[in-house]
Amino acid sequence: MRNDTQTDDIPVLCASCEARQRGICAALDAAQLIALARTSHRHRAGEGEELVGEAESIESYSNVLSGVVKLTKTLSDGRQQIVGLRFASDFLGRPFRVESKLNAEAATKVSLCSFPRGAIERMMKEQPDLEHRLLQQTLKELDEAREWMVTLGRKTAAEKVASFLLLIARNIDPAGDDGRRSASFELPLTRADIADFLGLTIETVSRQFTRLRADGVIAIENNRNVTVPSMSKLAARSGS
Amino acid sequence: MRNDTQTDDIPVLCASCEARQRGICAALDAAQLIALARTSHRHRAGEGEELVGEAESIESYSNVLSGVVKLTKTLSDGRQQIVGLRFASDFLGRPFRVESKLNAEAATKVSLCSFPRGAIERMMKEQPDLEHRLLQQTLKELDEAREWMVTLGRKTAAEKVASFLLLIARNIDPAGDDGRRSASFELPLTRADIADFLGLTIETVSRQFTRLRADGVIAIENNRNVTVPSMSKLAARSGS
DNA sequence: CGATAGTTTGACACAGCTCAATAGGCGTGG
DNA sequence: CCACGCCTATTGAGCTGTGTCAAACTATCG
Repeated sequence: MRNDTQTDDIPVLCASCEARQRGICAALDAAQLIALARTSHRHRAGEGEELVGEAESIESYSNVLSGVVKLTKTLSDGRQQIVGLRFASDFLGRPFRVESKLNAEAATKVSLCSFPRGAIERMMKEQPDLEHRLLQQTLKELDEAREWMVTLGRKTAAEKVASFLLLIARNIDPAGDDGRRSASFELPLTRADIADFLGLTIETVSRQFTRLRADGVIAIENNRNVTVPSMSKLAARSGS
Repeated sequence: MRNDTQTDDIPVLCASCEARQRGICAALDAAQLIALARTSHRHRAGEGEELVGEAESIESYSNVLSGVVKLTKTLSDGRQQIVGLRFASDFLGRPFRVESKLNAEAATKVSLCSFPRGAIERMMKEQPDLEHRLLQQTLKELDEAREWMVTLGRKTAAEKVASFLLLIARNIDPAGDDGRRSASFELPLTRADIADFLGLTIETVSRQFTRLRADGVIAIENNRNVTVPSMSKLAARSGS
């Protein structure tokens, strides 16, 4: 059982798949990939579509292939908080738990590769590397969650919005790993979503955008297309 | 390689250890426990003592045996946020990373059982169950972090303080798994710590305590000893 | 019993919220 | 292609919860 990351002998679908490169499927060898591909299927979801309901039983896991998925939690009186965003190649699902305690919803058009719960858990037993990969991803999520806790608990509205733009720029901008001076991307979230992510109101988010624009830190076209001429200028506003 | 959780043949130190029951050591068999115990050592730390520095290299992992450890992150201008608390039997450390991105500090007097980085990682390879256990613990931490993100982002000061008291009551109160009507415990954190955990100021925390006391939801003696006559009354104030 | 660190309380300021009105984008149908 | 209506975003005015600053109080420990 070698662990080749070559492209020969693997399912056609997987060959060009980001999850195969950077996601959990990178832990699988050709034979396992073929086995998994048999039970998996690709599908799409539109903006606002619910993927996993709160307190719903989890029957399948997915890889996000494109688009952005938001993970939300809701208080009994309706207040909502986005507790995480999943981008291309990210894994979606809460292993070893029948109940989901959060809601997963497509923030944009999304394409997914889903497989039944059992398939992954079976494969995990015969390929410890897969569990290792899952642990890595979970640790990454935990790091991100803690980073965001600082943003939620200790940053000002202005810093929150800047931090958000940085996060998106780093995850969405087509140009690969950063170090770039400028960036340009389409916002995957509405103002309401951004507010729920930052623990603010729509109005406050909007005002901060306006200010960033007035100060020349960002430019916005059609409410969604953001250009950041200088990433470091933006970073300087993020508190950190 | 059986996975016995019996008490025979295991190191004396481990026999009565909470980590053996509920922590990661539960994944180890007698032989492994003996091997690990050879390189591990128990030690104590006083209130306020730094256990792992931010951006410090990680040379060892620990189990918390008693007391409370706070995990903090600090912004460049000194603003601080507590991103997690570790209680008895919790694992302390960030696997597979040389650098820690957070600071671990004893909130109370603490006793720990520490082992060198290498020992665990070696054992993880020969005992997949250990990695599984670690994944479980990490997932639990992630769930808690996300729960807290809602608290930080969407709850009022009053709800935050109530949520905090609930969290402590559930983790500290000697009486085991809850369902209890009342609780009584010693606060492991100072007002300043509580403020850093809740994203508030000391003064606001204090005012909320005063109000809870005035309303008979809690009683406080000597600033630290809290009694909650009715847990459900407290829960009703936590927002959730 | 005084010193020190932690906590409470008070008065006031301000960041961010609420409510309300306006403006802009976009799809539909004439 | 324009006109309409809907939905989202922006802007404004005023309010309020939480932060700030300062002073008084209280435990704890030498």
